[in-house]
Parts: sequence; structure tokens; C-alpha cells
Amino acid sequence: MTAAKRKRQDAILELVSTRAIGSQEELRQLLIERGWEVTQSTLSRDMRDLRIARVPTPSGVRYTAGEHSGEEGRAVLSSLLPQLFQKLEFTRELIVVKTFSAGAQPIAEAIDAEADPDIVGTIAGENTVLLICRSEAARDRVSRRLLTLAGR
Amino acid sequence: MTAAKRKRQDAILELVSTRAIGSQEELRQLLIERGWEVTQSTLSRDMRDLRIARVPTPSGVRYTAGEHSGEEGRAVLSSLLPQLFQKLEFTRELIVVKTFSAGAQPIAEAIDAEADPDIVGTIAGENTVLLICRSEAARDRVSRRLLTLAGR
DNA sequence: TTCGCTATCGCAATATTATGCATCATTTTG
DNA sequence: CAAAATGATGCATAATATTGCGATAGCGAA
Repeated sequence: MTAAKRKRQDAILELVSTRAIGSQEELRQLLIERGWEVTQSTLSRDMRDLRIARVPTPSGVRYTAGEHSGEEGRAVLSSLLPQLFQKLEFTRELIVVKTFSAGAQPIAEAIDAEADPDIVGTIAGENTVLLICRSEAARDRVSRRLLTLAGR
Repeated sequence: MTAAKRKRQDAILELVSTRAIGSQEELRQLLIERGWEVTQSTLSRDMRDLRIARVPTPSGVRYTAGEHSGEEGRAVLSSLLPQLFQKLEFTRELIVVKTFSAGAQPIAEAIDAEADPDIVGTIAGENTVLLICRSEAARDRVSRRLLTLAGR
């Protein structure tokens, strides 16, 4: 696997988990805008490699990257947050992180992976992550850090 | 929804979750063996209704029924809206749905349950639901569909 | 039952995705 | 470094999936 291919597939995963993409051709355009010029054939193969599923919905087809996808080399919080973070609110020792669609799961996993002592646990829905912190002080530390990592 | 269609879709869900099916044509054959004679077109529509995902793997394509399967989401929303919907307005990629008293929460939940890629997220108050859409085009699709489901 | 309406479905045309093969690039070997 | 081996990609085309539209079946009203 060449470096170029790996980076392109990273870009694909990021795009797919960030936006609602409806065809390989559409994905191709987005990649071209970002400097990756490849044909649909290649994307078809990339999609297979990455196990990206094609899900038909009432309002059109959408691609989604399942748990299988980024398995090797799990994404770190600092690369995920700027992409997926939407906003954050808190109360007491709880933090509610709003993400773009389908962003909650990967972010929660990345947070779990850090095993931050300030964080008791996480619960992830579709686009919302609930963080249970150790204390209100912990909540402050965590929320500040998340905002920083997200680039806010 | 006719009884025949419902039963056929039940059969499809069972087949898909029981076997490794690689194409709609293959599924068609299995259905024929079981007494359901329909064309691949119909199966394409059933797959969409049931949100059955098409997952490419190194060893071929496979269909999988996720958690979304079944049409609870649609059923709920389509039964809720005619009851609770009052009116709808929008601006940019936002839609404001006005409902009758206490109608916002259940409608927002039903919408969330659909995981429509056009919708970034929802916020529900007492009788108002704010829908954040992916784009203005998405907003158009969503608002049209809501009006239809509501019977307007 | 008969009429009128809506949902389903098949057919054919389109659109989208997958793949065989040749070619070009990259890495490995000697 | 040269040659060979392996990997990646484009092109053309096959395989699959989706959709517009007209036909028909199913359902409720009178």
C-alpha cells in the first residue's frame, strides 16, 4: 500500500463520515477539490477496501463508514474534532457534545481511548455525545480541552 | 401498504439477515423459491424502504439490515405528523416546524429515528421543532416530505 | 356492487458501481 | 543500478441498481 493510497483513503473516510455523499462520482469531485485526482474505478476499489456501505434512504443514497472501517490506526481526537465537532454545552458534571451527523460514535470512541481520569464515561447517539465527568472542575477542564482541540 | 408488500418485506429482512446475499437478482431468486414473484425493480424499492445497506467486501458485495430496518420511523412520523403538525417555515438551511401543544418532542424523536442524511440535527421545544439541514437543497427535500406526510 | 382514488408494480431507459486487462509506478533483489 | 516482482490505476465494458411512467390491483365510499 503506497502512501498516496493511504492518504487518499483517509481523506475518503473523513469525507464520508462528515458529509452526505450520494455517489462515487460525487465523492470524486470532492476529492478533486482537495487535490486527489482519481477515477471512479479507483474509488470503487477504495470503497471496497474501506468497507464503506451504501445505504438507500427515503431522500437518496448515502455512504457510511461502519465500525470496520478505521479499525487499523484509530483516529485521534485532535484530528476528529475539527471535522465533526459542532457545539458543546454543559450542566453540572455533564457535557453534551453536538457533532455533525454520524460523528458521535467515532468521537466517543476516541475519547474513551484516551482514558482521561476526568471522564467517568461516555454515551454516544447519532450526533450527540454525553460525557459524564468526575466533577464540575473536571467538566471545566474537559470542555476547555475539547473546544481547543476542535479549534474554537 | 398492502398486506402482500408487508409480508414480502418481512421475508426480505429475514433472508438478508440469514444469508449472504450479493445482488438484488440473487435475492429475487430466493424469493421466487419461496413464492414471491416480483421484479428486481420492486426489490430495489423494498431495499430502500427497509434501508438495507449494500456493503462491499474483499469477498464480494453483501447486503445487511441495520438497526434502522423495518419502517417504524416512517410509520411513526407519518402517523404523528397529520395529528400534530401545524405549520412550517424555513430560512436558509433551517426549518421551523410548528406543532400543536406538546407535539414538538415526539416529532423530533421520530425525525431523529429516521437518521435522514439531509438532516444535521433537531432541537425540540414545547411546540416548535428546529431542523438543521445539510444544505438548502436538503431543506427543500425535507420540507416537501414533511408537508406530504402531514397531508398538506 | 360499482366508481374513483391511491398504492404497487412491471417495463424499459438511465444511472451507478464493479472488474478484466494493459500500463505505469513502486519496491525488492541481486 | 538494473531487472524483476508486486502494487496501483485508467480505460472500456459488464454487472447492478434506480427511476419515470403507464398499467393494474386493492381499498373505501356511496
